[in-house]
Amino acid sequence: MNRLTREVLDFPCMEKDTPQYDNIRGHYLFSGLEEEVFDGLAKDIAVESFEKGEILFHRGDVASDFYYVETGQIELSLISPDGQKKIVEVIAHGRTFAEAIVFMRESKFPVTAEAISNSVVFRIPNAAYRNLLQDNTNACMRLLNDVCRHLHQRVQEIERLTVQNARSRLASYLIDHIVETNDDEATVRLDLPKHIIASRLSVTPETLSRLLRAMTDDGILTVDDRLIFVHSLARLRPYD
Amino acid sequence: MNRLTREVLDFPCMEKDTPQYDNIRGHYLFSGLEEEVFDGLAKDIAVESFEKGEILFHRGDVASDFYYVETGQIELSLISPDGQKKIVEVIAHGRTFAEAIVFMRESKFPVTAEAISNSVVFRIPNAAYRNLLQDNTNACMRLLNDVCRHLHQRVQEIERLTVQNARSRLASYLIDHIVETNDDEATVRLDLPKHIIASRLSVTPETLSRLLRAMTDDGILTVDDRLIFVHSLARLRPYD
DNA sequence: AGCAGCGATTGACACAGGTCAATGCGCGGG
DNA sequence: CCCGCGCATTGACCTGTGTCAATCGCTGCT
Repeated sequence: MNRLTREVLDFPCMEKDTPQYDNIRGHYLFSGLEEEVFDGLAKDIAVESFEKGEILFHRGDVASDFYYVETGQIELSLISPDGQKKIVEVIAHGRTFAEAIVFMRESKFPVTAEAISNSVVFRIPNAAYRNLLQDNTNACMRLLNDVCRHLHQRVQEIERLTVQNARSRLASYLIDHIVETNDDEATVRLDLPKHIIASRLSVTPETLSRLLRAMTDDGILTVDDRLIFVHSLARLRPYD
Repeated sequence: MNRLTREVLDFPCMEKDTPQYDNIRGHYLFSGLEEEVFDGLAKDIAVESFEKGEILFHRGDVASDFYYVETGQIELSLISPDGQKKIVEVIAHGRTFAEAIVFMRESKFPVTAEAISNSVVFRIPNAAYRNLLQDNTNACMRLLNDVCRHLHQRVQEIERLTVQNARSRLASYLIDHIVETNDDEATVRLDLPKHIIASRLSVTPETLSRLLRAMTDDGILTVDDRLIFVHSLARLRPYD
């Protein structure tokens, strides 16, 4: 455990005028709030650290808080009765998650959250945030916009899972993760371990490996560890 | 086109003190509104009829309104480039749809809407509803709750598509549509044509047919046209 | 240096579910 | 009454993707 983590564990509540404070303050779910309103909320925000592999919460747990990721990466997953896991999303620095159940009656987490690298998160009590929205339509609208965007993403995910095959889903993923593009070529950086990417795409690691192999053999791309060079977007796109 | 349809086409705006007015007034997205506020909104609500097979809007169309279904059934679907269709949901009497994009920046419909039986719908302008939420946190909260529930449903759908197989999905569907249950037995009424159910479950009609056959052969259930008698919920559930 | 362990790759094989095609069946229209 | 059409069923076959198992190569620890 490094020095920073040690510190936050010793001071589990948000402090004003720290870099952390400014970070979350800049998030669009909070940036619209009056300074003193946010300060009031900050008192209730807990800072927590998780080591790689630790579980933040399980699917079905009662949801009384939502989270902001300060450092690290958190995976949100579904687990079937027979132990199969499907990673729905991976949340990295500067993003919130589970904010969508702030307003649910049935306030159970629909997914399990696990740290896939050492992480620091801020835990925001639903009730506190909800109270503060009571007389702030502006913040309400922001949250609505946020949740609707999530919903749209989930619909797109359903589309990928149903009307697209594994190859198409991989193509979409690659195109979404282009770091640099140049005419018909592009560079993609894989920011996650391959087995996690595989699960996000709802395929096995073996299948992902074979797909990349097939695309390499077809001359569409070249794989160099975590870097992928796409030689022909035109030939990749038809599967998008 | 029957007489009722004729009439609503002739009077395309909502009239107070009609059964239609009371119906939509009772919907939870509107029931919380002050009477005069709702009356103001009602002026902007258009009444429209669609014959079976008609399209209300295509995926990608600019979304300036959302809908309430007065009579009939509307299917929401995704269509892949190569023409494959996946029905995401079927909306029947008394429910709204597309209300989730009221607050989206990118206000394009993420799905295509088609009437699968002759239908009457009310079209509510997003802008009008949005204005009215400006100073009504209560209504805001209701919408938030609504959208969050949708989101949760979509997550569950993703779960079904990934960690469950076709047989499990069918079992879930049957259990969700039980009309009467008695100890270990149950009666299920299929409210939709089989090919629509198949698409909702993301299988082909052939597969659905075979699954029902297999379950019949296993003595788990009996199919009598649109009525299904489940003889052993205990043997159906393991796939749930 | 050597070993343990995890992630990635590859091959052989299995199987769920899709595709294609033929047949049956019920219903509405001429 | 019969014809045609859309929905459902059934069979034969195919294929994408999962499963199982072996191997390889890192990385980090002792």
